[in-house]
Amino acid sequence: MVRAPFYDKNGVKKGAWSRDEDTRLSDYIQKHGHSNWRQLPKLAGLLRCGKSCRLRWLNYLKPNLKHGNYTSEEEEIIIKLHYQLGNKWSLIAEKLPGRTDHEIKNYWHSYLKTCSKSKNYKETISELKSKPCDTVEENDTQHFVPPENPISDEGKGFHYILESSTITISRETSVEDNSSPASINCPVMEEDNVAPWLVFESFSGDFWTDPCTLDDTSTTNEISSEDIDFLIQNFYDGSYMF
DNA sequence: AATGTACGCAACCGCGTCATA
DNA sequence: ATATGACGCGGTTGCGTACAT
Repeated sequence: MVRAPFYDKNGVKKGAWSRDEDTRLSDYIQKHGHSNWRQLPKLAGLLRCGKSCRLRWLNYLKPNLKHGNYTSEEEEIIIKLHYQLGNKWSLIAEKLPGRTDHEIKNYWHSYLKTCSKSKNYKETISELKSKPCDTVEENDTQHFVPPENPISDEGKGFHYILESSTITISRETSVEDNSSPASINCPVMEEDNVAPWLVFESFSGDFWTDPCTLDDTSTTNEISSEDIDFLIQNFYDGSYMF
């Protein structure tokens, strides 16, 4: 299930941890703490890098960690927080005692696979496709689900990201910058891999997150409350989730 | 029973952020 | 103000197991 142990060219061990290594690491940290991860493996008598030790401790050896089955409450919290925060796994983990960002991230990726295959998901995608975003250039036309509470970008508009792509909705009515045109940028979405909602974040400018900016704009800032209700209803009615 | 495929867990990697010299 | 090192986070990958054919 895990990578087979091996040594890199510097003699640093990689791959699965043995029981003996776990014991050494736990014993050392419980006695001395972990004030310096870089020095820790040397001091603990491990042939690992500090990064690897840190990961092992935080995700598996640290006391009071929960592993395995998620309760329905935990699932609900994860879904809601992901909806609000995006892929901020560490922030989500803060709200789930005993769970780590790493585990939650894994859970979410599994969850995405499940929900992307669900009948309801596909029906919703189909519905979305019947509501094209008509200002987008051909080939770039895709559809999105606006979060219930999009984050305002200092009055300039709102940002949405579909996993690795960005949607920007600017408002002509912006107080600070009412000269900028309203625009919507609809990214390509791989519907089998990505949940069609979420994740707000400022535009970072690289290939994957570059929005396809549009000049024309008269229709772009009009996402009706009915649309939002429709989308949220379809994604949060619970019938497809678990 | 053998083989192929999908899933899930655990580890690694790259990069951003922060502290310090 | 800048350079450097350490840490932390998020994304990706490897591989064992479970399930399907």
